[in-house]
Amino acid sequence: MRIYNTMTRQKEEFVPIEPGKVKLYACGPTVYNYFHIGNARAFITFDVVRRYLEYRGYEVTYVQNITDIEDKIIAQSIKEHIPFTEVAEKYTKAFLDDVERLGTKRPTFQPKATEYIQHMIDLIKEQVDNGFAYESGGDVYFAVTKLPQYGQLSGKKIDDQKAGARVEENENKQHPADFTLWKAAKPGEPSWSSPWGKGRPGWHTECVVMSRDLLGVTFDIHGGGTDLMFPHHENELAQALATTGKPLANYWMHNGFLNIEGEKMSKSLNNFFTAREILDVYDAEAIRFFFLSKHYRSPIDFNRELIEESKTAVQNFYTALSDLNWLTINPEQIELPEQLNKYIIEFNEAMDDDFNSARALAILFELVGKAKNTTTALLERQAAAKLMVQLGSVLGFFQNTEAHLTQAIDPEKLKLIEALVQQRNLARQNKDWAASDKLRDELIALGLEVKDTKDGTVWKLL
RNA sequence: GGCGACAUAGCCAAGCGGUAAGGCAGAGGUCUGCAAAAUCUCCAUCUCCGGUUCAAAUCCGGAUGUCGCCUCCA
Repeated sequence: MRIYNTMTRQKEEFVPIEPGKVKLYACGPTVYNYFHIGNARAFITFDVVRRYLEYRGYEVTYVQNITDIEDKIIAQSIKEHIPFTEVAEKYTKAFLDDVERLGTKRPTFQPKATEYIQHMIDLIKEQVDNGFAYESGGDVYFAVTKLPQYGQLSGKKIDDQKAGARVEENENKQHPADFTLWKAAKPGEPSWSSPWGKGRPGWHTECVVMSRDLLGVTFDIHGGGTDLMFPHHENELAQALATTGKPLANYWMHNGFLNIEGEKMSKSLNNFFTAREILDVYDAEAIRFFFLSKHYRSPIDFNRELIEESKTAVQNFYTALSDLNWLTINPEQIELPEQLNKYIIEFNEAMDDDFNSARALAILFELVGKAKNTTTALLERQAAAKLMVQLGSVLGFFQNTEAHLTQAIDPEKLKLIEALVQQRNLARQNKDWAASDKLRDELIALGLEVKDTKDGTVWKLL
């Protein structure tokens, strides 16, 4: 299995620290608002990474942090006139709800920043003691110039930054690129006691202490959105190096950004969509398909037509299952013939190559074709469907097949439909095609698909 | 100013030196009373210009274009 490692800018053979086990950390949300469709991409990306590693037989420990104390949360608490803890609770719950609707598997651990305050203070203290951090005006900063490797991950040199980039002006800092480890509390702000007075930890410290606590000093994979590479991940790495001298993680994975109709998503452009808004309109698997149809590292452009296309594409899976009356079958009794092995091999090859989900989806469609092919034996079709479900599940599809295949239809409508079908059958028997066609139009107007097969008329909701 | 990514059919998208996967949309044949579904068939030489090579979408150089990061951000 090969993974593109941001640290080395190339695909590398994946070798876990401990054979058979993978320790994975991916940055979770700051719970100050509902998360947006771009966040959803990151969650789905690492959900698939995790699922695939498990499918490949690894025991995966997956940690996703929840940042429940941060400047934006404080700002939101002022805006909503409620304590910051209520803001955090409200949006943590929303996060967990939405992420479940997206169909992501619950991480092994979802630690909260506020549960790790003491750990963070300890880590900051360690850095001060080691001479990598300094206290200034109640704040504590990390001195980037003390760490020669600083910039290693993002490929940035401290001195290059000064030329054109805007760097926050702060008299307390020794160097403009120094970042905050501990922030002194202003009156009224939530705070914790520390050797440097009352304040709160900076964001970059929490991932270091949580990962160390739950995964160990160096773990296997650290993931997140590409924008987190700098400064967030760079600053995490710096703190790990400053305290242990060892790298934080062996592989760094970064998912690409999502744009909205070619433009960066932002509130000012009024093209900002929360995941729950999208989930209210589109099926979670259509959204998943949309993301997985492109490689996770590429930028992706979100627009309605593409989601519609994805929706149609996913329907193919379920049409195949529906045609086979999948819910009446016990898949365990279907044996996979050897001819299907090549699809498994191709699927694994695709996913082994830095999680090439777009290629993996193509294999699913080859299986759809086999499952739908009415010119072949039923058992062959069922076997293809079984494999499609198996491999699709690795990508997070088919989590709720029953709901997708069961048509919720209200009894009144059902009666009407059945009556119309009955009338139409009569008309067809009498070869009254005009009446038959008219009745079919009525059925189609009800949102149905109508097929006349050898065994009679079949209909289903679209 | 620094760093980086990308450019493949109407749209989305794989491909990473050996002659263009897949999805959506579209066209035609079979089947059907007609449809639908199914099935068969068709639909690109890879932004441009040079170079390396027996061979390039794939490597190198250049041009053009698009996008991202350097500031909170998935």
